[in-house]
Amino acid sequence: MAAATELTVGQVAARSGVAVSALHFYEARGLIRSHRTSGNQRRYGRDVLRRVAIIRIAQEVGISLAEIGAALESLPEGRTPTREDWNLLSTAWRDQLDQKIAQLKKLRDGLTDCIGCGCMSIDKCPLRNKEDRLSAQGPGARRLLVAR
Amino acid sequence: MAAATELTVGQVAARSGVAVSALHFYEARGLIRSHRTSGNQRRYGRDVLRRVAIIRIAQEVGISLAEIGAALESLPEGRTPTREDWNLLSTAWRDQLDQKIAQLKKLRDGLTDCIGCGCMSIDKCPLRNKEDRLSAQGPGARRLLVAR
DNA sequence: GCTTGACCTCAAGTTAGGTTGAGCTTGTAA
DNA sequence: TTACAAGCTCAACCTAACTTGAGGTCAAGC
Repeated sequence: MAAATELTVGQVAARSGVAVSALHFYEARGLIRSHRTSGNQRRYGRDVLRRVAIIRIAQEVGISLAEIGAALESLPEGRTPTREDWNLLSTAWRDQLDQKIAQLKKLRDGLTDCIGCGCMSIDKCPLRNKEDRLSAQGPGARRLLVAR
Repeated sequence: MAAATELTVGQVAARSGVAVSALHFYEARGLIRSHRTSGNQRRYGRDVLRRVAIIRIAQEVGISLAEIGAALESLPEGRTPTREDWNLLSTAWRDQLDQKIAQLKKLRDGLTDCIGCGCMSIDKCPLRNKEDRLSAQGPGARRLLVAR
């Protein structure tokens, strides 16, 4: 192919470091878009690279694909993020990351306090009590306890 | 039942805040043990509460059940952790937690640097480059990157 | 002795984020 | 023109950590 602006799925995979199957998957989830050649093959604009990059970064931060999709959708016209948009998205995601870090720190401090105290005594341990409160929030498929 | 030392699965569930089905599950995975009544019902010693507490805490820290199981197994005689054992386990797990926190911090700092820089340019962004390195570590179901 | 609630087992379903494979079509380089 | 790499679709599989359901048993109060 010529060095046109169009990229095949294999090229996007190579340049983004994401497997072809994952790209198919993202497309099925509506996270990226492509158009097809007459032969039904996918062709991507260069902007897809930025989009994929954003997706991967957000994933690393711990954002689910569903949330990432929603965030991208919510942009005016569902456009590929401009610098401005990226500013907003990344700020929001950084804040989530901050929260997650804070949560883990709290957990670590609790753990630190408990080390050596033999405090697994059912009623007094702060870690355990946290646990109890969670379970008291009702039954049903409790999702993962840690920010994700 | 009398106020004996023995607990039914329902009682353990109530006191530990873990669903009965989860207790069955832990038992199938070898994380906890029980003996059976003549009527084939499970009965637990009180130590199971401590064991379950440890399991949940470790899970919160982001340790998988498999790893938790291995850690418990590795204790002499596969016994329920004494204060001493708990000391060791929790210290190790806290260190893992520390690492995870450090990792997230690095990610956050990268994100912070990138906010507003519009740096999603394919070749220069530090976040993106990290990405590349990760994906270069081979295929296969890459596990979640973030502390779960 | 009957009803009710707690238990039992085993199989199948769930969610997330993909991967793998089969079977078939396209595209391109020699 | 012929071969082979790349693409396509769709379904099935994978892991983790459980939950849900079906079908059947046990125990205890009235």
